[in-house]
Amino acid sequence: MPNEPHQTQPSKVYSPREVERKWYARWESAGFFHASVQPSRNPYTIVIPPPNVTGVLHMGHILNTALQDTLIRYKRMTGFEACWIPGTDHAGIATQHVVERSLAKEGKTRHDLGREKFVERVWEWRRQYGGVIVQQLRTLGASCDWERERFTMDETLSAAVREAFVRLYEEGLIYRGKYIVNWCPKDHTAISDDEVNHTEQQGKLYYIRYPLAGKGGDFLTVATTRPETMLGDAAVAVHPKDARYAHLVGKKAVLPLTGREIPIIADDFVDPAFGTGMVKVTPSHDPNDYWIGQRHALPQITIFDTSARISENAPERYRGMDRYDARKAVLADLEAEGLLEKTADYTNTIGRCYRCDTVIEPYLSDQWFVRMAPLAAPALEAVNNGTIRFYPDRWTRVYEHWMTGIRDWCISRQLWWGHRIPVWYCTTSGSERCKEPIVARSTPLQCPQCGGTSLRQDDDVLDTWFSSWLWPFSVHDWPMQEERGTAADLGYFYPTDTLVTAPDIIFFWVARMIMAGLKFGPTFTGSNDPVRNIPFKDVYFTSLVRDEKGRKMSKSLGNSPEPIELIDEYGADAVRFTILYLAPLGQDILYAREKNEIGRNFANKIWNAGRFLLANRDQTGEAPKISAFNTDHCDLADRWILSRLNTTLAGVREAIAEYEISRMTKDLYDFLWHDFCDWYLEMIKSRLYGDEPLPVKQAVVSRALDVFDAALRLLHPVMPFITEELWQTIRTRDASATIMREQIPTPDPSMADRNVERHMAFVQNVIEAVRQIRSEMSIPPSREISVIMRVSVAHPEPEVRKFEGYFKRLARVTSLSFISGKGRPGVAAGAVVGGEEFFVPLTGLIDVDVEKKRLQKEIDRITGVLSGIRSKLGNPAFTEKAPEEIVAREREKQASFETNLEKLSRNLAELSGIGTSTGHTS
RNA sequence: GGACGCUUAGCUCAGCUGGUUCAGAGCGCCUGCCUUACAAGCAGGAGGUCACUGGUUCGAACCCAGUAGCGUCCA
Repeated sequence: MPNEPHQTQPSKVYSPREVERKWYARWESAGFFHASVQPSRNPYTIVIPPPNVTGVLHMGHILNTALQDTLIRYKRMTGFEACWIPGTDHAGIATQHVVERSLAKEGKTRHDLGREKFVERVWEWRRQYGGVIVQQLRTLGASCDWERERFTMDETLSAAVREAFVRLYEEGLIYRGKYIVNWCPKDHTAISDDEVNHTEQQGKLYYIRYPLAGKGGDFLTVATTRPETMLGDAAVAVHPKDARYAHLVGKKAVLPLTGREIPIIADDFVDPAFGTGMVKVTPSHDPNDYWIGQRHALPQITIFDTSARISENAPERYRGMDRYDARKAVLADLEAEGLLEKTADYTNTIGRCYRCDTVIEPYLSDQWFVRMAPLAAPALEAVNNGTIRFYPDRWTRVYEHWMTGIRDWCISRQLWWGHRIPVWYCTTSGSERCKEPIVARSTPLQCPQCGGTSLRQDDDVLDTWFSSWLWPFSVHDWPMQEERGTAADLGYFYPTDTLVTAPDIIFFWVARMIMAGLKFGPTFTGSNDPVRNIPFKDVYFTSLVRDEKGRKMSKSLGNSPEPIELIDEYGADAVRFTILYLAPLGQDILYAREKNEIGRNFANKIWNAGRFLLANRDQTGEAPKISAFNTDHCDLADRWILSRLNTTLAGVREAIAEYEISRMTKDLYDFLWHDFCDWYLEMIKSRLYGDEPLPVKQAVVSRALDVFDAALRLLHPVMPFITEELWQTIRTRDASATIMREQIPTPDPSMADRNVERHMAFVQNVIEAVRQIRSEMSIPPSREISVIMRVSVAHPEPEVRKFEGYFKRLARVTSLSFISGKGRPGVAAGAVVGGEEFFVPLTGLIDVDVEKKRLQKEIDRITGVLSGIRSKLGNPAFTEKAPEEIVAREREKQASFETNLEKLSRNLAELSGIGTSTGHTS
């Protein structure tokens, strides 16, 4: 079979695998994902939060990608030039780890290779494995503009990093200095404050005695959680107002184990209530002590090396010990000298490296920083004044809180993989004027001061986020947009419209992108207006995906389903639908793989609706189309489904505008499953399978296809594959046609019809009441029943006759007849719907006692509701204060319930007259 | 310690601006059905003091205050 086999009969069960593979390949090769500058259309742009190049798809990506793709596809189908720019992030530490691990298998370290060779090796790794995650995004159906794919280490994106660095440096917003930073002793690099995870742990508080200098036997006691750092102590501090110790200030203590004399100082920072009210001060190994040290000009004694082992600045006996061994040794020695006064339990928080979970060490070292306050001010303003909006809104306050207390950003990392800091030092001469670092966009050839050619580049690389924060415009090649010919794209697609991301990177990334947009935007927008320069207008903060026990999904717990397996088992459409259905805006979602049955079953339902329509189309044919919706030979069901479709169109539009994607999926689900399949398709069967003339049947089929067609388009953004497959199948399309480039219909008020909806409700209620009688009376479906209705002014006989076919098919009623006056048709079950009384006569079948109980139950229910209404209306406060419409509505309700009650009671009384032993179930 | 969020049926969640036969859906459970699109389905049913306490209001699942439990972020 060289060609695709002609599908004669689609299978009963939808199998997504081939359908999905087929359509994605066609879409991509046809260039349907590509967007370009279209002056006649408004752009709608999203930049993907670039996943780590080492990453594999996890549940967070599934949610995030499903959301972005839904937005992009919806916008693409509603008149926008929708552009979704994909890419990956070079992920400094993570990627370096991965490659180091692979080296380790060869028994090598990166130092064996040297920096240059190692970086080559990383690139090699990236070429080989770096495409995994973007392939996985394709599997999910992501309609990214792959022609625009970027990598944060690409040449232009690297140029962006240097440009940003140089500009900030020249403005004095980047500086280098020796400060306490968060040091990861395993990765041998500084990390920023945000990259530290704080966790509580059960620790100890040690009370240590420091002898006073000169005085035999006198000592003071300090309390600390980290006794080993005492080797680097530079002082003991007390609070200036602490009367207990005032006499000691200015004296000296002898630091045990080292014999060094250290001063006793007074500083506001000391909490007199903590421990003894005396603290040891270690400027090199504690951020607070660092600042005390600055204030009192204390020496900085660094007693750890970069692996957190005791260095040569400590007494010889401890050198080379790691920090935990050193703690034991120090404690043992203090104990031996009788200087360990006591030990108490103490809960404290420790910071861990977000990458490797190693306990971080506050460490004094030379690092590069970005001055944040000047950048933060306008970025805060843009969010506070609504130029940028957060969804859900409450994140605004979190953002505000952080931005107002923001600290400078440590951007240097002691890694090999990343953007090398564009700073060089002259090594030609040691002269004073050559000490200034040379900061340049491209590698300088000589020292601008002395002209010497011996230059050394700074060893450090930049924090990965230092490239990520430029992403919304670096993807358009800033600052090289002119030479790359992408200036028009940058002008058209920037600012982006929506950013979809997880709230845990609000500080790492979201806030910094806003700063970068406002800072660098003027260089390419030519405007100082924040509205032009912000990187995005809306930020959607996604849910956190948890397991069914509410735990965060994580690799170490192994509680996350493998997304690719999920897609394989359930289909991408089902996985997408399910997660969107489960993810309300701003709430975490509890996820378990079986939940994907929601999406799978829904896909299957739609599939079978399609099969049904297809079979009828082939059998009956279709009436020629005259407008968007065929309106020939319309009856109640037709007008109703059009009205419902219109409501759904409006609901989806509204939901998506508010980013309530979960509500959108629920609207679609309810419309397609319940309105369309359960009611509408069932109802048109009575005409399709009846004696209607062919043109009527053809009009019915044609209209049903119109509605289905519209519903498929509306559903396409959520379930792209199955909707394309069905859309292509239900009607003949051009070879180049695709649902993803079709338009979603706009809501049309002329389609809405309250009257029709009311009539339909009556029909539905009658059908449900009959079904209920059937079920409660245990009348099998095979058993024929008839319905006798008491006609009234509200629903005269000819009116109700029109619905006869529906009653017959949907409630399996064989005959419908009418009575007037007060009589009743002997032994019969009865019900009242919308004030209308009807009976199901079942002489010989019905158990009168059962029916009496059934009636009584309904009477009790209505009596209850009525008494509520009556007491409401009997309350003058209500009738006086409540709005008139509400009161009128209550009166209507009262009247209608009273008639119902009256009819049911009479029915019950008459039934009792007939006696209790008449009927038996046959 | 501070900020924010959540608590509705056995489970997962809807419930918009306080008022519609307001207490809903899906799953699970019970009953009956292979009714010519679908058993991954159809029809019917049981099941909830809307966390607790108080307040505002003619009227509260919904607004306010407090309490408890859970969760997240920050210090």
